[in-house]
Amino acid sequence: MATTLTATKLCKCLGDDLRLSLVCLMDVQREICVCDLVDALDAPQSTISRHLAQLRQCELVVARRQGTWMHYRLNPELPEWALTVIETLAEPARAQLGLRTPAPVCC
Amino acid sequence: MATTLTATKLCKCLGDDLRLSLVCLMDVQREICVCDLVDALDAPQSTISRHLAQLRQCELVVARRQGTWMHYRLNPELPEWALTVIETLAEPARAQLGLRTPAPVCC
DNA sequence: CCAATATATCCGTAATTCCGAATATACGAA
DNA sequence: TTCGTATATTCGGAATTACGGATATATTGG
Repeated sequence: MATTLTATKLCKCLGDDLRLSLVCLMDVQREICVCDLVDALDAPQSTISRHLAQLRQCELVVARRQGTWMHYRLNPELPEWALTVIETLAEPARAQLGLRTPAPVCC
Repeated sequence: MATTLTATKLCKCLGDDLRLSLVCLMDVQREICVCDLVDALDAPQSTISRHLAQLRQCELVVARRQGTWMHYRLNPELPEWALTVIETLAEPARAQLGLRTPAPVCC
């Protein structure tokens, strides 16, 4: 059930520490797989997966399966404005959330 | 209790149709008073006021009293990135929310 | 001081969102 | 087929947020 991305929806997605972290990580790494995300954010796998599902449903991110792994990245067809918002938030978010760019562990 | 504006907090504020509308209206009109906001968004006054309080507490907006009226506007000391986000969202938000620039009624 | 207007806050309730353990599913390898 | 790994989904309960009528507060004018 793909719904259009609205400004409100985008903000709702980004208005949560965990989801914002996910999006930030995907913004630096072009692609990142779930295990790395779980590892980087150390939250239970089910929690990460649930939030990823939400981001997917808002069409903020897309997933690519490679064997057992799922690789996530920002939706390349994101509207201009959405991408601008994400890029603008990336830095302050990184600072706020204490994100260090994680070295790819698996894959 | 003034707290610092974080990326997450900004997004939480903007992740609600009514609050996003309020912010958009303040983005075009330099200043706008509560009665105009109530009028433009037709929601109960208590609802508008509650959301305004939330925006104030996040330091997204500031209020100036003039007699019985309260004039709201975007906090002029907003960090660069926050302002950029707001300006970037303004157009798509306006479209999404069906906001027409309201003619000042009172004041 | 009193009335009227504009706005803010309270408060009980409804709605939404979030959590994480448990479970299900998908895939590759043996 | 069966096992092991990676990921997704389910589900019940906790926590947060939203709502709006009622009420409180602030200010101006008389």
